[in-house]
Formats: sequence, C-alpha cells, structure tokens
Amino acid sequence: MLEVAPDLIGATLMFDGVGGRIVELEAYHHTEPAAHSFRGPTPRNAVMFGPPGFAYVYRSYGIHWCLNFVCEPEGSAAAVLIRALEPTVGLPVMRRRRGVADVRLLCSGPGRLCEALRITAAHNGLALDQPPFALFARTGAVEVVRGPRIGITKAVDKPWRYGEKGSRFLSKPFSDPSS
DNA sequence: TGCCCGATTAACT
DNA sequence: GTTAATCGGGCAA
Repeated sequence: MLEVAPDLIGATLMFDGVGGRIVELEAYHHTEPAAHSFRGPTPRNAVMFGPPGFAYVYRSYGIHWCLNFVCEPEGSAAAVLIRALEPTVGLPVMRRRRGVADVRLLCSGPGRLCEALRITAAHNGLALDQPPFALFARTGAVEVVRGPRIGITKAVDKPWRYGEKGSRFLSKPFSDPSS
C-alpha cells in the first residue's frame, strides 16, 4: 500500500467524462486508529475489506463525500484517500457544479473533488477501471513529496500524505523546505 | 436508544 | 483565527 500510494501521484482519474491528475492523497491502513477500517468490518467500510481496485466513498461531517481507492493486498483494508486533483477535463462542468471560477478551488480537497466529479455514496463499491470510473497510470516522471496527514486526530505522526512537488492544486502546501 | 464526534468546507469576527 | 452546518457510525447505557 505504501508502495502504491506514491505511484498514484500524477495518475489521471476520470469520472463520467470529467477528471484530472491526482496530485495529493493519503494512505490509511487498518492497523492504525486513524483509519475507518481500524475497528473491523462494518456496513459502511465493507468495501475496504474487499478486493483492491474499488472505490470506497463515505460521508464526511454529514456534508461532504470523500473518495478512496481500496489497495492491495486484499483483506488488509488499506486505502488511499484522494485529496486533490489537477483538473484537466470538463472544467466548465466542474465550475458549474462547484459554483466557483478559480480552477485551483475545483478539486483541491476531498470534499471539493467529489462535488466537482459528482461522486456520492451511489458510487461506493464501484470498480475503478469500469465506467463511470477510469484510471490511467502517469506517463512522465513526477517528483513526489511526503508529509503528515491532514484533518485527523489519531496517528497524526505517520507521514502518509503524498503529493506532487510544487503543485498549485494541493489542498494545503507541504512543509517541504526544498520545494 | 441516545450521545458524541469526525479522513471538511465556507462563512464570519 | 474561529465556528456553524449536518448526519451516520461507533460506543456507552
């Protein structure tokens, strides 16, 4: 899972005709208390305990939706939270859905990203390589930076947040002094 | 059955 | 910098 996470930076995620490059994500694993899967399978997180390559969507703070990719090995309940995209396709559609003009605010956050792509609980458990999802590996080299995860209160020390170095589309900048 | 809290965001002081 | 919005899951009673 920790090997897969940085490889997804720079990959392109498409959903129902719109999407962009993944520039930020966080890894979660059932052995650490910050993960939803920490306390074992439940109706909500059942997807995480299934095979890899599927989407786990959950409601955050009763308001937003957040998208995860289930990672291998199967049964480890590992997942990566997609935190930010660099929008590349369907800009007008995303702008209309989000109600903002600034491209950098379209997908720079897990809740924003789902609103822009219109991802909801209806898409929980769908395969990432089947419509309406589509996932393309990155083509060129990408500089990946790592840091502590955001917005959680447990296991804050684990540096399992990954992002593209210097990207303008991160939900928050990395505190990497060399960037 | 009830209570507390969160892998968030946007608006407001 | 602070706080409201808003709801389902997880845990205590």
